[in-house]
Amino acid sequence: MSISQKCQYALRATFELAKHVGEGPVRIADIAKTQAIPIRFLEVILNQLKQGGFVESRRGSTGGYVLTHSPATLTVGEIIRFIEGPLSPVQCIAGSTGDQCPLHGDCAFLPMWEKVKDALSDVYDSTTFEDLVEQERVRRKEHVLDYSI
Amino acid sequence: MSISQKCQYALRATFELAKHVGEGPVRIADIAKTQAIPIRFLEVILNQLKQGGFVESRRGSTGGYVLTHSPATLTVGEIIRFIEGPLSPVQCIAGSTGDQCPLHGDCAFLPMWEKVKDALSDVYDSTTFEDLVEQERVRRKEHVLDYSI
DNA sequence: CGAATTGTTGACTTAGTCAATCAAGATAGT
DNA sequence: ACTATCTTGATTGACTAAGTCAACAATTCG
Repeated sequence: MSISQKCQYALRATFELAKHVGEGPVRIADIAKTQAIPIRFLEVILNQLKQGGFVESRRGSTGGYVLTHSPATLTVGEIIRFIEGPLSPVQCIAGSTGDQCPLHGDCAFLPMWEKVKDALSDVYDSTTFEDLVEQERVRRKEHVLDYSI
Repeated sequence: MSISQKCQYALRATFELAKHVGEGPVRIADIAKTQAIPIRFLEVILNQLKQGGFVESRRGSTGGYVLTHSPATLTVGEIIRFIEGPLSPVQCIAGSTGDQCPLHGDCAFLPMWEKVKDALSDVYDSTTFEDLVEQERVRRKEHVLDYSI
């Protein structure tokens, strides 16, 4: 039901990189500050994202992190699945792990869990980081207008 | 994202009571056996469900637990919310807890979390225990047919 | 009544995960 | 060479979930 803090950090970090796509590497410290993420923890997370091929790093004084995918095709679902595993609300559905469930697939709730999983996929896999960046841009614009009135 | 083991037990226990509605109290031991729930833990859970007014208990040699609501109106969502709290995927949305989020509501992901929450509600609040009992009945019938062929 | 059966209660234990931190090292730019 | 940056693995502390236990109270039925 809930997304771990780590995963939320990973999403926010990816989002921050998406915002600066095409502008060269973004420093860990900058991401940490803008997105309010503990810097040490962010190091761990970015490293994990690198293992997964979502980001690349450049060392040295002009170093930092860069998104490897286009924000237009990268979805929230991909990041969540990478950090958290399958989107299933319960273990039984997660993988074909041979049902360690003592009810042997004779569980009345299975169809419902499937429906939930599909509903989650619908939302997460249809949200790209480009969408998010665009949405924020619109919101900021409205904000400015609010102040100027 | 995931439903706790405890909550799954609570759902299965409620489901078991729904199956035997109108037949008098069901013993803890029977629920535990049929639904493969550790009996000591089930005691804790049933007690909690009783505090919430979902079940009633009767002591003595013919004692056991009875559902207080009609399975036709009792939804999975009610049980989940009672055991787990709000259906939000993240804390920020859970309650109006004054946003301890350091981004002060300026988070690009908020609309998505809302969508997820709504999607979850859609599924969980539209599934009644009568539905589940009925579905199982249908499935068992098919099973019998399978064997007789 | 009284013995057996059942639920009641709250404290307790255990195990595992999450979040975060630290420090020493490697690399690239200037 | 120097400095800013990323790299890596080990480690910690806190917290929560899951499960357990034992003494107790109420009810039923012979």
